Amino acid sequence: MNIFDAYQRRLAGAIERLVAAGKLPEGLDLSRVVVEPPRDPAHGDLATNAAMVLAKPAGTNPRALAALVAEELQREEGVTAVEIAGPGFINLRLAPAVYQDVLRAVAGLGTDFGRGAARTGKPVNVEYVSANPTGPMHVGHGRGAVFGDALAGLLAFAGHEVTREYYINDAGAQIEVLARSAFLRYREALGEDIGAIPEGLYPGDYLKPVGEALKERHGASLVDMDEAAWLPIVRDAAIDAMMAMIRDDLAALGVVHDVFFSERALHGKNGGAIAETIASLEGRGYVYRGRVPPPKGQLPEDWEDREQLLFRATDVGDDIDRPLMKSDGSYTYFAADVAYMRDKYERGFRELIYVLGADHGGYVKRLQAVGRAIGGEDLAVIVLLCQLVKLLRAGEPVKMSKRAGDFVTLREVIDEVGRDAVRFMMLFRKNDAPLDFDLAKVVEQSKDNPVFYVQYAHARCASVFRQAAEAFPDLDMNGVALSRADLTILDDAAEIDLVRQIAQYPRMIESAAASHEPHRVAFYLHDLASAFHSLWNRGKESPQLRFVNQTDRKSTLARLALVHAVRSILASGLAVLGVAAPEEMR
RNA sequence: GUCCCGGUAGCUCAGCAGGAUAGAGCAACGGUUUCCUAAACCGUAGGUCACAGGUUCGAAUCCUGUCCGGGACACCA
Repeated sequence: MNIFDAYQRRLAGAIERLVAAGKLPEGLDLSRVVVEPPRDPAHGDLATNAAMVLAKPAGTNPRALAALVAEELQREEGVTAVEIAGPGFINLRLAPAVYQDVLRAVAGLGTDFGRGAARTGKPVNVEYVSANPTGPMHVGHGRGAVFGDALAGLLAFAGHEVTREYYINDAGAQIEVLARSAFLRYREALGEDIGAIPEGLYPGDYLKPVGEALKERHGASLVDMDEAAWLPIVRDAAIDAMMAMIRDDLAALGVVHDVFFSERALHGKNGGAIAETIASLEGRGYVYRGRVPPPKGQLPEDWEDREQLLFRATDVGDDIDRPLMKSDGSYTYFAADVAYMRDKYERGFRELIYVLGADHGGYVKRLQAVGRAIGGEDLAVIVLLCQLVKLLRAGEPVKMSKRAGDFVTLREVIDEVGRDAVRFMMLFRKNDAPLDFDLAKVVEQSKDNPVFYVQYAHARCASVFRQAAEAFPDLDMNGVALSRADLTILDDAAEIDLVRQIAQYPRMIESAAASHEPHRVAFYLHDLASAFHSLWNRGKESPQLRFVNQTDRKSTLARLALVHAVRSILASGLAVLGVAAPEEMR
């Protein structure tokens, strides 16, 4: 139940009637007409720009058109007043019954209030995290993980069919480096003194258990083999161990994926899916042999100008054509990416969302170019970048030396402050703005800590219900009973304001999903919590506004309907973000 | 050199597909308060939305250019 949509439809109906009556021309484009909450509550409950947008095509002026439309809207159910204001806004005031209906709808639907109708036919693929399986994840990965996960949850709640996917970069040179690093740890496990880890290998301790496990399984038998023989064994063991660690960390964050897709699976025999994809693109003129211009700025020392296999990316919006094959004859990472995207397309996805770190900004154009080559206008490729996370403790930067694997891992942060704090704080900022994450602040039980503030509002709602149960042991407080309460009692300005915010939840969900911005959910919840806490505080000064009133069963039930609605929406929004909604916070 | 992201109150940030007088929290100032389990609360003040053009009924929002900060820029992943 979205009152903004409902009145938008009524508005469209009113305009149709005016067209039918010959007062407006046919064929008006209503796509820019919106019905929205006015910024200033003094302007009423709903505002529309219809008269200003349609005046020119209708061959009249905004105020005159507004008068026509206003006359029609006046007759609509639930409308108590229509005002024309400013340059031609039409402001509507709604009867209290409209908002009472909203509360009844929430009482009936609970946490399903605001859920979008299922959209069929355009499944969405959200790829996120995709951290290389060469070591533990850091806090930056965590941001992408939480953002992608919450975005997927938001899209699903808004009605989209969503698949959450992780691309495992288990091919290429870095994986061989991983294997050699693990092999060194294996020799170490066998008792050999390996000394310092050589430059270019992964030095972290996290590979020691892999070495131990290899010893357990293979004894000393790998030592005498050629590298060509041991490398696949060690590599597979190392990748499995790294992925197990990553999955474990993701689980600790509450991040889930439906599909883990292996890059190596794309290579296969005779080039596998990659070769097929290149052949397919070649057939359509997207592949040729040629040269790329040297990079601008600093020219790399080992730059070689050579003819190579290229994807004609410039035909589809990219700045330069992109190499598909390396000088050693193997495929580039980019070639695998192309094959992977084609795979997604063939699995039926028509919207592909990539959540990447800001350092991958250079990938946006080429991914979109690939999308056009593969799916044309039929395929939407949306790349969302997450900016850096700066880790602080009480305002001071946490020291992290880049070398020697001496950085704070994501897991350490989760273990210190908890999953909810990590998730909520990372969502309490636009994804494309840098984020300061303060380890001290996020565990504070204070108003300054949004995680606590919002969760506490939910716990406080639950507390009100416990109070009510104590005051009225025989009172039926389920959704049905609440929806039958006499809601006309809720006439205080603060109460009405709270209901107004509740009524905006479905609209907020829809626009947050459409713009791929889960942070809007977090900010909305913070605002709702603020309004609720504020009303709760009013009860101190004005006891008649308290939710639970020992001497007035009727008003208690009405207020419980309001509290129940706040609680449902907090629970719903927090669930979308993957943050717990605690019953109490002792 | 090219591209991407950012620039909004002293600080940290919102600003809802272009809407009416640009908001919140912190800090500052003034007042109130010891509580339906809790974070104290209310109010006041604070702005050339980096800058200059443009688009239109209307721009923080869209377009172009400039300045400042961050990032990316053959083959690597």
